[in-house]
Amino acid sequence: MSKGICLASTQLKLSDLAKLAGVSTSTASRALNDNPLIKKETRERIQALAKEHHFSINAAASRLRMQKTKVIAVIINLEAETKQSVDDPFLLKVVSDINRAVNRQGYELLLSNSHMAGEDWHGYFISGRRADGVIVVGQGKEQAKIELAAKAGTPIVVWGDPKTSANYPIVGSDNFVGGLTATEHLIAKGASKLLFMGDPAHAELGERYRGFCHGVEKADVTAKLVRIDITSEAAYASINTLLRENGLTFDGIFACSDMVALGALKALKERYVSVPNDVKIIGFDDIAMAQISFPALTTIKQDTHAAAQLLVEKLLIQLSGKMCESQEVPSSLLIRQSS
Amino acid sequence: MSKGICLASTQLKLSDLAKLAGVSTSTASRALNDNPLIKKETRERIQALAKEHHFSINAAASRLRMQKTKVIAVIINLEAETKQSVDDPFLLKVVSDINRAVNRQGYELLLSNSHMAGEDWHGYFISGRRADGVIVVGQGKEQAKIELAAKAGTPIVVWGDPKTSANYPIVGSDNFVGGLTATEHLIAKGASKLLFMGDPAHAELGERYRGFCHGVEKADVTAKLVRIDITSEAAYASINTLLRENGLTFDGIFACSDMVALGALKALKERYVSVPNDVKIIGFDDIAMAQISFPALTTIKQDTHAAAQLLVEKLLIQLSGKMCESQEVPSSLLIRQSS
DNA sequence: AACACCATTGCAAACGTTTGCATTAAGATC
DNA sequence: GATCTTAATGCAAACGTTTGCAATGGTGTT
Repeated sequence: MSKGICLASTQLKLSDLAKLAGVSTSTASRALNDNPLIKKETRERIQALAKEHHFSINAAASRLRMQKTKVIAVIINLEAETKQSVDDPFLLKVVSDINRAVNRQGYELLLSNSHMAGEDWHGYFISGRRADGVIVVGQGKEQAKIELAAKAGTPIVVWGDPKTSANYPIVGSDNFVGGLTATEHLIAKGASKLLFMGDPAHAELGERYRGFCHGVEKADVTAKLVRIDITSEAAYASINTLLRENGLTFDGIFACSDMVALGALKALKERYVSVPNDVKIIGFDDIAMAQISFPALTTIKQDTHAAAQLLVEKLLIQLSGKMCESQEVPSSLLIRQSS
Repeated sequence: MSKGICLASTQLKLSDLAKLAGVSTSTASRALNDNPLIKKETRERIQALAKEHHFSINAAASRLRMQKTKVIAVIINLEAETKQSVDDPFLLKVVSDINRAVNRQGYELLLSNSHMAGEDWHGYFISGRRADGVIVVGQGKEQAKIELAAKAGTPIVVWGDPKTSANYPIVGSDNFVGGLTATEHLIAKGASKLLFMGDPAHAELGERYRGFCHGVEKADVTAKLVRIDITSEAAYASINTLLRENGLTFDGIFACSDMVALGALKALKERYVSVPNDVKIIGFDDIAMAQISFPALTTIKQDTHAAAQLLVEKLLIQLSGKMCESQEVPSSLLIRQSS
């Protein structure tokens, strides 16, 4: 037999690298971590050697020793009752922004969902040393699980309605103000028979509805709540029914999300109701589609970028042992053609 | 000072649990892993005890010992040149489907992007024991990095164009067939002056364009390539320019993605070009928005669900040491109102 | 009664880091 | 020249699992 060529040579470990450099393992370790205890030139020599040999530290071993993972878990928390899915463009945008913010802080992102993580989030993620902290996207109805995790000492932050009182910090838009602004805008544009489409039982939407009601009260307009699941399909179906059964009894729609708005918009256009002439419509979120729809959708933009940054910062604060509080991030009115 | 109450008692470890159960650590370990070496009733007793005390195994230690992580890394591979962002609804849908498929196999999902992972994917993920394998979403132009990782022995699978020959398996839609089908559909509907919107330099889109050309050749129609970045903004701008400068010189558009199609659609509607009467338009992907647009967008649906399943399966095959090959997943024509 | 066998459990090593402490060498101070 | 200080490095323990092997006790066979 000829001598086999060792293609994928056995994994280099720190002690091997140290041997190569002619130093002890501890020196190598410190050198790679840029510990000033080690002479600068030694450090650089070892770092160069590591690059050359494509060495990388074994994260499992490091985590075991350090008792921390440098990982943040993100849980997409969907409620079982709603048809809102993980595919919801807005949720995914939030996740994507969180991903960036997490990386910027030198952490990695473990993507999870309420199904995979099971009941005991603290046990699974924290005790299980899979992550140092948890970000929950979507307050949902599962607040019991969140509360439990927080009580068990999980560093945790939630995207949701900041007004909700809880034993964990919540970051989210100023939904009340957003709802009010949207309503005032519709009214300013001349709408006087308003519809709110969405489900106020959901915390964030409840606040938007409160803002809506407040705006309605201040003006001389009528208002109606169309309680639907927050999907475009539900909105489409519901507007269709409304038009078929009652005719056009409204001239302004505040949709609780852009997806809902777009579903409604489609139904209106199919029935030749002119937007914005006959009906003005405003959404919430500012997803990518909002500006591509025709007419382009007026909406309340949620600043997910800033929010993601905030979520991560607050989590890091907790990781350093300190407490922190819920916080609202300002939303803004984006006027386009639909109003 | 009163005696403080120990709220979060120090982390329970396996040996503690074993002591509680009156067995050795090894027995406890085997019991939790349902090892039949251990008597059934002992196993159940220990498992119950673990539940009761909210015990969970330390993943870091386990990974160190086992030399495997039960984690799959997903890299969103965006090209620097394009403005296509991580927010692209289609990419996110793919990730979301992969997430589900990964979980179904009992793995966790580490979300990453080409920036965070750096140059040396093998070093970072595999040698670094952060993941057992890698799924790359988006073939991109960064094929060098992928190839390098594969060569280094990284278990890896790529979402992209399966026709590309590579040293790693690629899963993706039958883009040629999809492109051909789309084109034939446009022609069947009476279009005879066709536009292809997209950038054929991108592997997947190149195949779609080849399908397009093939369809065009077989029929008596004219065709033009509109080479644009694959964003709705670019499509919108490009159709606007086209109409302004040349007038309506086409009656059928094959957009390389739904986002592109929707951008084009908006420009057409703004200039009162009737869809589908004056211009028929078909997209690719079938993102959520396709059915909500007005008119609803005819498109080639990519079966991301099946593809995700396949990606994960192929990765697991590699993890078990076997080789596997690229594979196409069938796409399907979804006829809606835009054609 | 001696032996082999099986079912069940325990012992101890190993996985690859990081870090408190000890050690060394060299220069500074008296 | 003896002692102290400082800079640089090495030793060895610990992090919490998993698993090959040894050990135990009981049952069945000859």
